[in-house]
Amino acid sequence: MKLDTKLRTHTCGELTANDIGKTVSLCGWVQKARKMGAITFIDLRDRYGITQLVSENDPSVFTRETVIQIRGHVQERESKNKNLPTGDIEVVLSNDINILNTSITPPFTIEDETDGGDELRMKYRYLDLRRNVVRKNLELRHRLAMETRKYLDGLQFLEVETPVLIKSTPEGARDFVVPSRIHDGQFYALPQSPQTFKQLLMVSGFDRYYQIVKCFRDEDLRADRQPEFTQIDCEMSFVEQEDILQTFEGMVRHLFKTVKGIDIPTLPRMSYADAMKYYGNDKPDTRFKMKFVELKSPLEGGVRRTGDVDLVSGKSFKVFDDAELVVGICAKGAAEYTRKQLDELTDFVKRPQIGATGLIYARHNADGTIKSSVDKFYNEEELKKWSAAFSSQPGDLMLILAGTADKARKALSELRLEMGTRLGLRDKNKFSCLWVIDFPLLEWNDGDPNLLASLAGRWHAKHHPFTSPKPEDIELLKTNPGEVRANAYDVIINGVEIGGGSIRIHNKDLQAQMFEILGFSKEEAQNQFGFLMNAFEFGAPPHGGLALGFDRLCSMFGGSDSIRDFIAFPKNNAGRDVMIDSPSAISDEQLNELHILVKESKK
RNA sequence: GGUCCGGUAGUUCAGCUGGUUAGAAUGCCGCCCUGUCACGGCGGAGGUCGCGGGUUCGAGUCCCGUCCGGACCGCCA
Repeated sequence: MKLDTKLRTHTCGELTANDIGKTVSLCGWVQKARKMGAITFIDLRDRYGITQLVSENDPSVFTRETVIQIRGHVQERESKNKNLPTGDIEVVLSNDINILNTSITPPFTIEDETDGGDELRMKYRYLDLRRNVVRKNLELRHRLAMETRKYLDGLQFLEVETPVLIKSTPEGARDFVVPSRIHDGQFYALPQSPQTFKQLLMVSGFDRYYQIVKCFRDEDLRADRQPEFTQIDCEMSFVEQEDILQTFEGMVRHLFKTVKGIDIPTLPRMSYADAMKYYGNDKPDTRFKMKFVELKSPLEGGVRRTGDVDLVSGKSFKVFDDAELVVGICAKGAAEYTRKQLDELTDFVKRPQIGATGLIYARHNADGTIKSSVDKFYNEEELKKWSAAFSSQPGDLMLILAGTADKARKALSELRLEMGTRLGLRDKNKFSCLWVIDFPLLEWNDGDPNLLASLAGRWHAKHHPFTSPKPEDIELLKTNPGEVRANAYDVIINGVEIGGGSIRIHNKDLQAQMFEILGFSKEEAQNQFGFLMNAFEFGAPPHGGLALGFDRLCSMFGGSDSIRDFIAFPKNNAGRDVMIDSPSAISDEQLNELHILVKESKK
């Protein structure tokens, strides 16, 4: 690291005992000045570190965040600071102090443990970025991008840029749109992903493509969702699902190895069906087990299949008798939970966001007896059967929910994560990765009254409309579309969906059939995706790929739940940039040019 | 579209069932201090309690509305 310039000979993180006696020039920001009578110690900070300066000059120029350039000689410190890489030395200032710029008092302290709240730090993001913590997050992001490029470049992937001003399509998330000035009444859309373009690149013979690329979705935000976000977008030709899984688990392992220094095992694979049955969720957090145990399995078409159980019906407990599914988890060592803690858990599952009507528990006491909240209905012998199903040990707590299969699984999934957190099983420094595979191709939108009538009662693509069905399931497309499995897969790390992809359809007729099932008329399909289907007629190779959420990957590697601290200039909860104050109104002149009429009340 | 939490000094927060002049820490300013590095000591300035309305003898505190921030549900192929 040599940054010799006219203004500085060294950075503030560079000087050590080896440099004692040298005359140096440094540039940086005044972190803090400590006046001790006639002498003053100044911490000078830049991106690389902090170097202590000693001065006998007037200390009043060294106010916080002033930018200075100094000249001085390096000497050994009388009292060393072991917490600082440069702690063995200090720079004695001559009279060459050049004030490059002054600073008013910053609104919060530029320190690791800042006194600034989120809102303020966002408004003054450029100051927040001076802090080590945030800067390190962006350095981590850089490392991940570099290692991604190295890995993919080593496998002959080409990085190709695709356009940002494209065309709006109805499937999927809402599009951000950009009005066209030249074409009155017409709009570009920003890409939700470069999906169709990367498929066209495959038709062009590019074979192995990737791009670290901005994508845009006009949906509500979360801690892990921004309206503009970055994907590692990849596509390969002449591959089957197995090739993609191996290529990209190789990439995930490469990133863990080179960036975190962690060897992770090859990624285990779990079917979507198993993920739902045992974790109630298509993105299970597998850092801990606590798998679902069914006490009463749902009937399939009124039939009980092999392996299904019912340990609860016929004992006059109406909640269980009426339930489609009775399912629970066994929390190791939680039998000592107090009434208050159990009430908290009950309140947790009854929150409107989760929506369970109640929580049944059974304690496996240290003395081997089992005590449940439904002892009125179930005797010791029956509870022993439950215990056997859960493989519970003395000291464990069984938590049981009942209801329709979908709701009970969803609620128990939330409860499982909550118990994982409470029992300390979700260590941010441990990583558990897996593939979830064999997703269903289609989902039935069963006419939710909150949705528009025109959308009700339709199939829609679980992944996206270009996803290929498994060849052995293609016949089912005509008879039982809901049973068709896709050649689609997700990468899950610690319960977070880091990425996903699929083998694509490359046959025009199959693609046309998909659009038909999804409710597109021939004309609509041709209008919106004709370019793709036309391309498929010119020798489209079999292809597939995936995209990884780069921001989420960064926050996962950084041990944070929020992606905002891994984006230099993120948007807030409501999609606003509070620093530049966007979105904002535009002038009537601009609106006129764009042929846009804004409601008077909104101006 | 909905649910929950928050908004008090530059900043982070405390402020009880409504009751005298709204506090602390930190930051800022001044003075003292030659080995500090979370420096220390003494002193000082700093508040429309987000905004609007209501209840009350009296509102930072209770009620209604609204704005802002955060988390979540819906949504995110």
